[in-house]
Amino acid sequence: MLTSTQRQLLRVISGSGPLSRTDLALQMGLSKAAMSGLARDLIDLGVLHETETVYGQGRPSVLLDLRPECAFFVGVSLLEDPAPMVLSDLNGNIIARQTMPFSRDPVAIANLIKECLPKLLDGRPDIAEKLSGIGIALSGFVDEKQANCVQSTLLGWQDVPLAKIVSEKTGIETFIENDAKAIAVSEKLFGTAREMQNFSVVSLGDGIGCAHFVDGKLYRGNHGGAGEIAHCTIELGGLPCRCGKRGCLDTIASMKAIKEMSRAEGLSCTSISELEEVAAGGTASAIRILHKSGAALGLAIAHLIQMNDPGMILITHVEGSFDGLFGTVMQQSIEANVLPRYAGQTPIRTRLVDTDIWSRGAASIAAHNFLIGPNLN
Amino acid sequence: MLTSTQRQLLRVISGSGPLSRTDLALQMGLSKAAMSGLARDLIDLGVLHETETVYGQGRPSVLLDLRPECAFFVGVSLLEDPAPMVLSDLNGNIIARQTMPFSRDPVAIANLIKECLPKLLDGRPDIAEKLSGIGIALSGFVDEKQANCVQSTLLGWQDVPLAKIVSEKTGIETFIENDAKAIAVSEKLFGTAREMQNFSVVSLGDGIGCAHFVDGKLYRGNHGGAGEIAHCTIELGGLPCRCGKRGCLDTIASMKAIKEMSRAEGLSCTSISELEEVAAGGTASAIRILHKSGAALGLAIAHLIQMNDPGMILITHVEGSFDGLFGTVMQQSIEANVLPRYAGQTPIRTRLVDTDIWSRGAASIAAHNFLIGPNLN
DNA sequence: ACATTAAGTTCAGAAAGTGAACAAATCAAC
DNA sequence: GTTGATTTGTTCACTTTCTGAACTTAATGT
Repeated sequence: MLTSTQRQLLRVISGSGPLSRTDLALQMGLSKAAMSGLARDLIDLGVLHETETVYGQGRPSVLLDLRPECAFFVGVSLLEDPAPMVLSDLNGNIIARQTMPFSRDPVAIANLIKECLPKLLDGRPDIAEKLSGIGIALSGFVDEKQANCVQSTLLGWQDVPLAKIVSEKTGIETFIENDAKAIAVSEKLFGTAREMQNFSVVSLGDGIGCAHFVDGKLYRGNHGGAGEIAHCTIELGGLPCRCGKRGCLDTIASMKAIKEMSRAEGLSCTSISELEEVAAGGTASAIRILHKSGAALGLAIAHLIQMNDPGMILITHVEGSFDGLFGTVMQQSIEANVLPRYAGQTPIRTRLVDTDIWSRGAASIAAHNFLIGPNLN
Repeated sequence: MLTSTQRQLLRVISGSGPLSRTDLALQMGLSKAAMSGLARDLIDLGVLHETETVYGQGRPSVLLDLRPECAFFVGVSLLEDPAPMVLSDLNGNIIARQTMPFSRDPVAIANLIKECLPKLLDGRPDIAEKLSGIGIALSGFVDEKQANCVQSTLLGWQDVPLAKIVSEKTGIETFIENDAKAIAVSEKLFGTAREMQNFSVVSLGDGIGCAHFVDGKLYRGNHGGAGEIAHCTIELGGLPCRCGKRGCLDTIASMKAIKEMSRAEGLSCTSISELEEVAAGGTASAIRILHKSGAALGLAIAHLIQMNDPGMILITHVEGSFDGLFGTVMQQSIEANVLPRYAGQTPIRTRLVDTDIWSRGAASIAAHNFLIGPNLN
């Protein structure tokens, strides 16, 4: 087990990349003397290693970085059928992949994970030994201990202590997390948001997810519901939503809604890129749909910017959904609906989802708990 | 100067109210032994004192609380003309009041504060000695050091280092803060949000302000713009706003907007309570205005709840503005536009603004810096 | 009166951090 | 080249802070 000072050091390196002992001491508010011993201990433990040597005036500084192979993590996505499962190192590199059958039964899930583990770790006893945690991503609300699923419509769950069930079955510490929040953590640890203290992730898929990092920490909200942007009312008296309200963003800008609208308009498009193609051909109904949904998403994101002033918004999306009209309208809608003096001040980055996004996000939850630990103070 | 452990203790007491040494030790993750010395030091320093004795089984526990008279703070509001100025203790109790002429010139403001200080402290050398900070509340954007006003339309400022100017003139540590954020801090330290880790304040006045507390800390946003709810677009293509956009919440639900709308409708109402009266008499236009603005404010607050899931929303408002139609419609609009399963889960509290609200808020900024200190780690 | 219970104190020792002096490794200048 | 300047990183004696265990204190309950 690591001390809180050691954890703080890992957190700093994870957020800033490789640093010299002197820089680390400075950033952590410690003396060089304290840093010296701290670094030695963590190097001996195999968590840190010396990487590059930087030459300047005076004695060159030796950069310290995390040893990605000092700990490994398993990530499971309960968002797809079959459920993907990956083995990842501390840098988010994926070492191995498996899939397991999808199930809604917590105990069955635990059993499936247990059965799949040996396949994932096949022939790598060194890795098996350093397996430090399992992360599970799912659609639904998760408590702040990342242990219980408070509610999940997709899985039909209510207060399911999945983390405990899985960790008891496998003997490995397990954490669960909401899908969008898992992506946010993954981007903070492994992705483009490493050095960012405040940012939000909007995940655009069949549904729309969202998660916030505030002051370098995932913000979960008082009931775990922070980031429920999908059910902001965008169109008063709009279409009925699965949540019970009307005109939620989810009914206008989710992939599901877009597909439904195009079906209602008599278009035979099954993906957004097809719709973009039809729109490029000049079909008015396709253009109308893309306009409406792009503008709605942009408006919701503008609200988010106005409310929270994040340092960045990262939109994860599927192939082809952002190169055309939809993306353009959304961008314009954001710019038009934030304070003019802030327009363009919040970088909007987009990221194509790959097949590993959810399972890697799940693994990042376990990695996050390894690096940062349960209690941040 | 206090150590970081001492500050942590003050923070815990400030957030939870009086606690026994044993409880404090538990909450801070320290041993009873460490707590014993810590408490003795702070009592000797005059910061803590023993209050109630609680009897149970075993030796009774002695509750420790902050000594409100261990430090005093001055708060100045640059939101009113003339500018109110108060002297407050660590509990937010107001010891003395003064007013000073309003000015937009930073140096003149510093001089006015310096001149007014002796009047506030008149005949109380004991308090003068313990004066620990000056807080200034203003309308505009403030940097994260609470030292510089980045921009203020009302004051016509751009990058004004007001805190430094005032502290150099008066010799007392000075901090500035945005008006809504100052109210949020005041509510966290002195008011109804003491034990709340996540909450938002919406201040309803001529303009609409908003501020968020996240994980027990004021969240300022990446450019200091968190909480700019007033310029969320609520009505696409609505009335032009002073910010340059159209249909901002500010153009529909601020007191200024409501007064303007009633003027446009030929009503001679100069306050919201008059408008409520006319509406109660059955005048359609008055009812329409109150409906529209109440619904807009409710929708914006619903967005806030959906995005951030705060533990509470506190609305500060002026006399008469919340007892009638406006308040009712707003409440309904909130309930109708949040996820049905969350409806009613976020307490909406309202608080009548008194004449001291801004100046007390300003003083709370100084108190906050005394209690929590500049760096939270 | 006496056992039980829990709060708070004391004290020796462990743990973590500091400051100052020093060793090490380079650049720059003559 | 040699020398001096410069900066990194280490060592070591010392201080500060915290812990664990034993102890004292002040109540309740029987």
